[in-house]
Amino acid sequence: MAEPTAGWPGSVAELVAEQRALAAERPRRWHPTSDPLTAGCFAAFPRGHSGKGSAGDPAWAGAAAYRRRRCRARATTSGRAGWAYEPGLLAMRVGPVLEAVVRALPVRPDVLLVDATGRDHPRRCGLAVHLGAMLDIPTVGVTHRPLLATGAWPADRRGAASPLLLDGERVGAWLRTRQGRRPVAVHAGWRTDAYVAARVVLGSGRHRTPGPIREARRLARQARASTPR
DNA sequence: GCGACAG
DNA sequence: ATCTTGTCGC
Repeated sequence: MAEPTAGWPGSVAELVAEQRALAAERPRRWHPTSDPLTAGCFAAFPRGHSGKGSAGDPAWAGAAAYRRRRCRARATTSGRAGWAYEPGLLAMRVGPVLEAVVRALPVRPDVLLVDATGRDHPRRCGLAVHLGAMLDIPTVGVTHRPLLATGAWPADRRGAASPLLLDGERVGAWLRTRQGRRPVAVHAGWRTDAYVAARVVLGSGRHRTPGPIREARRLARQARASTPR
């Protein structure tokens, strides 16, 4: 029988309990240095898959660490999804494989960009928060849209931002990373707030999606493509 | 009760 | 997440 990945919950009930515990922690705040080593990570699933998937789905992960807009380190791993995708339970699906790929980097990033929400979550513990706690690395979430938080879009100018609120709490921001494109949702994560999230993302490239995440996604899909079947 | 809901 | 087709811009 397969053991749950060390440190990650083996059941939904355990995950929910862990999320509540992590949300109650108050880790020391992190602030970006002038030139942070910024990594991104990404999980890819088989082409042709749609919907929520299921436990045991093959998964590939990529991670890339950037400094001054340049990629300094890369890593790739593969594994299996721990669960189907369910809103609020993303950590069950990709937490272990993302932790593995970040640990496979030959460097320790100052901050990690995660393709998920952070404090914008039913228990204030989205995957960006959880993964940062597991790795002991400050994190920022970047998504196409919020999970529960709401807010109006900012002006159509790179750098413009507007708050994403959940029960009156500023859990993230809409951020315009490119003029003329839909804004991205950036999220307070582990040891970060909405303001730091926006600063880190704005410093991570001029494309709509931050460079480290783009490269991580490319690496994950490349690994998928080179898997024989 | 029903639908919506990060990836 | 993944798929699709066209469109716009450097």
